[in-house]
Amino acid sequence: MSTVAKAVSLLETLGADISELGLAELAGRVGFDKTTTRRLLISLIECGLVEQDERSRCYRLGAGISRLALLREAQFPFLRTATPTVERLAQETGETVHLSEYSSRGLVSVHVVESTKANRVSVPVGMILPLHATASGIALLAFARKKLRDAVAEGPFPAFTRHTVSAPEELSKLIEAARARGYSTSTQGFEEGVFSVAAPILGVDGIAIGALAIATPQVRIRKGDIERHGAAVAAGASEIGEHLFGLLPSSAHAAAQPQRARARI
Amino acid sequence: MSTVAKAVSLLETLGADISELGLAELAGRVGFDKTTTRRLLISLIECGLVEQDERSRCYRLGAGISRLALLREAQFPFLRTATPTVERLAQETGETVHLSEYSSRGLVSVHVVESTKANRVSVPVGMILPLHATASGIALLAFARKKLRDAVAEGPFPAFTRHTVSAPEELSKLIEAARARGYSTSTQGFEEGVFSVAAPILGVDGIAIGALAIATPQVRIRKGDIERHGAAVAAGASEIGEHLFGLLPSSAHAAAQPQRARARI
DNA sequence: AACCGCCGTTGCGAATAACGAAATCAACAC
DNA sequence: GTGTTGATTTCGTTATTCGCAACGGCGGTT
Repeated sequence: MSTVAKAVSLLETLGADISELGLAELAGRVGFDKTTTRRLLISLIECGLVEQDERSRCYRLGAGISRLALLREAQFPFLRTATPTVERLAQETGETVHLSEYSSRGLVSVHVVESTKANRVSVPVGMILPLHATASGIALLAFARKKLRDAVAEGPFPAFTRHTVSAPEELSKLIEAARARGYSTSTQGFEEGVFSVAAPILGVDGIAIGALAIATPQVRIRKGDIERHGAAVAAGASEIGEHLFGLLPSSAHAAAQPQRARARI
Repeated sequence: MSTVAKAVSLLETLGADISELGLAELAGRVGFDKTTTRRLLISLIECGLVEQDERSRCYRLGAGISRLALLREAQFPFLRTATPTVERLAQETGETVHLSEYSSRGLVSVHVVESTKANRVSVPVGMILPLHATASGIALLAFARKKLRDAVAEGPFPAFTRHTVSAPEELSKLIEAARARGYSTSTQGFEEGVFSVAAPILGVDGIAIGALAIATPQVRIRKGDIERHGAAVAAGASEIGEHLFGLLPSSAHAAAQPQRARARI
């Protein structure tokens, strides 16, 4: 295990837990020696990525993390660009809408607007969504590089509910359907009683870089809701893609949305 | 130099530059061997903190960075809490308002609302502000631990303009004045022609964790503006502090703002 | 006031991860 | 085809990191 991987797993652990952590607790969770843990923490503190409470000696994520994220957002304004669309969709549908971005580690949920209804779906920001078990994941896979699809098809299929996809054929069927319709669906694949619809956000080369999804309690689904929500996320997702890539290089051809046609699948 | 420090300096470099960077360029900038740089990058990619463009082979900050920042924000909602106050102040004053948070590496600018006027001060988000040369830095120092003040008083005083503070006595005088008034001022200390007013945002123990500032072109300053802006940032900053720490432990005593009285200086 | 527990600190032999020169490979221009 | 630039791989050496164990210190407890 490389040193940076160790350092990052410390950061992950600090991010995962709600409360601040002491040295021993932290070392125990990540499975490193106390000395090693502390040496890494000191390095991270010097870089500003971790802070230590002077009084309780507990560790937490530092402002350097936020700084790096802000610098990234300045270069690639995914959140700033997508947020208005997410809010609007939440307003229009009255349901929970969430936005996710793909990274090598998985599909991370980056923005969520929860429904105002009492019975609603809640998605924590920063959560990593399994590709095979969520509508967002299926939408992403439908417009991903073949390499990634194959990797997921091979891999294990951790079951989150009794309805989670568990075979490559089943997965591939969902993916094909999503590609044909432009949006994906998932019924209780990740959480009991939750129904989701998602559409991919496409990058310049037609490869999905994220997903936009609507999640509702299954009991609330009425006839026509699926198609209506599907059309909404598809429109929202391509709107986000156009804003993202239309503005940066040349905003002239934004309306033509030529990306989708060029998708290498 | 520790391995994690190297990895972080890679992240910093990727964040600093506008355009994406190739391996050779990146290795040159950080001063590591090409092989070393690449090995670190691969580790970072596996952790999701860096992404590589498939086509151009260029590297950029990854979604994992944003994810960690979102997890941090969930634990300690500094931005979410402070943003409304910043926006309101910008509205009320018509000038550029910016918010910064302290970390071991310095005072980082985390949110900025620029004035709508043509002649205005611009502050890039993610920038690190020098403690001795900015109003925000002085405000922070006035309510910082003695250790930090001493460290800054000793250290070098990089000059950004002809007016930058350059002696410990001068600095200490500014700090004393800021502590007495509750807000600090800086005249062209960091940038020619810019005048700033700032107030500290205090943590539970009365130690400053950040600052709120108004920055205006010096030529626009009229009689009474300084006092007016000073009162505004002081009120805004303590409002932010109360919201941040009033909500978490017990919101009952928020109005009493007992933190300021307990300041250990 | 004495105790206990936990955190931080130090030293050192062993392990291993990082290092960097050089060779290979890929893409592109001419 | 050939030359150039830059990314990637290989491998022996080196230096860093690892982790055990023991010590010192602060805070909270009894």
